[in-house]
Amino acid sequence: MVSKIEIKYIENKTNRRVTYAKRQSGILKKAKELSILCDVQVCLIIFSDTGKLDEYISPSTTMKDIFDRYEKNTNVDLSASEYEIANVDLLKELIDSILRKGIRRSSGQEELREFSYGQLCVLEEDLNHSLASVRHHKANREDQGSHLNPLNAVPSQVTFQLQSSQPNLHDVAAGGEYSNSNSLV
Amino acid sequence: MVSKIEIKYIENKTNRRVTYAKRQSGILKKAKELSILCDVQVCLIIFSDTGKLDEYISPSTTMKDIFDRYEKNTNVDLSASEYEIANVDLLKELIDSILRKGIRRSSGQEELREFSYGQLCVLEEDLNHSLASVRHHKANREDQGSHLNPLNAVPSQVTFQLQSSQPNLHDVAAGGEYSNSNSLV
DNA sequence: AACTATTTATAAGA
DNA sequence: TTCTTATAAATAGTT
Repeated sequence: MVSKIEIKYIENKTNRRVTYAKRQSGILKKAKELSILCDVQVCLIIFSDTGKLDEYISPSTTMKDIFDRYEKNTNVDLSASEYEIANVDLLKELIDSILRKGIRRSSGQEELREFSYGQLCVLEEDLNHSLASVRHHKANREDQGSHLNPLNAVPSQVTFQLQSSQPNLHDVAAGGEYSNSNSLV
Repeated sequence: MVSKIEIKYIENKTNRRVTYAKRQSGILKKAKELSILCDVQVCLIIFSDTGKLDEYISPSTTMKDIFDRYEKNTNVDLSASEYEIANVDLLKELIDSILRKGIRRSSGQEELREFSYGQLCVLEEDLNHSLASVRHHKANREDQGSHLNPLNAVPSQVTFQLQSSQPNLHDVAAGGEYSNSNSLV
């Protein structure tokens, strides 16, 4: 009644589904047993052809721990996930939105979306200055040794200041004299 | 000769190692068979108690794909390390700060803001990103010619200034007022 | 979904 | 360790 089957794709959909159901439960059981018997961390993830996710993970750990350990063991960088990229994009959108609002508020113009080439040059220069400034501050912090634990570092006094607008950017930039305004991008 | 064993931790080290070796190869084989028979994506990761990593992954996919799909299916964020989560929080704080400052700008009120070393790191990173972004746009604009939108897009500056109460750190800040260098935050 | 004849996995002994 | 082998467990085909 039972024949030895060849390990190859099961074309028949019904048979394949039945086999999947049986073997899926079998391997999940095996994973669980192995984890208990030998006290090892097991992570088993299966995406069935219907897109369903079946998984087993040792109760002593978390999926995040498994992935972190996996990264450390293999030097494979898994961190740049679509999810994370989406998060970064969202933050960028937010910053863009803030910027646009700021621009509208100070210029009175609606729906400004584009910077001219000259304006971009100015922005680039501003960013360079800002970067230098931040690095300067960072360097000073490092002198104080607080870089050992960056997120708990002793804050120093830094003014975060939003100033009102300068004259038209393109005017200033066009004049080549633009050297004293700060622009947020 | 063979007894049914209870599924519980095997105290005896030798027995445990032998059992691990046998069952590890067994479950890896099962994973492979399941993957082939049913054409499903399987990811099996085992960290043995010696710290060794045993794994199987379906040839039709990659660990990163599995990782991404898992995140999408479960809404569990695996990519963010504690540090990255902290960074995202800092970015959110910064955005909040920008918004608050933007609101207060018109009243001319300026509020001292403290930045930790970690926050400065985030700023630096963001500025680098912004700089890259601006340069990217500049490059595109060069392709199209710089005259494309010179006059009707006239954003004025949403101006941020990074100051420090420590006079030596920053010439601009030393004046207490906005002067000749551009600092973007 | 339940059954059962086989194959497969594996625990314990050599 | 590795090999053997008796037995337990998994499962393919059937109902």
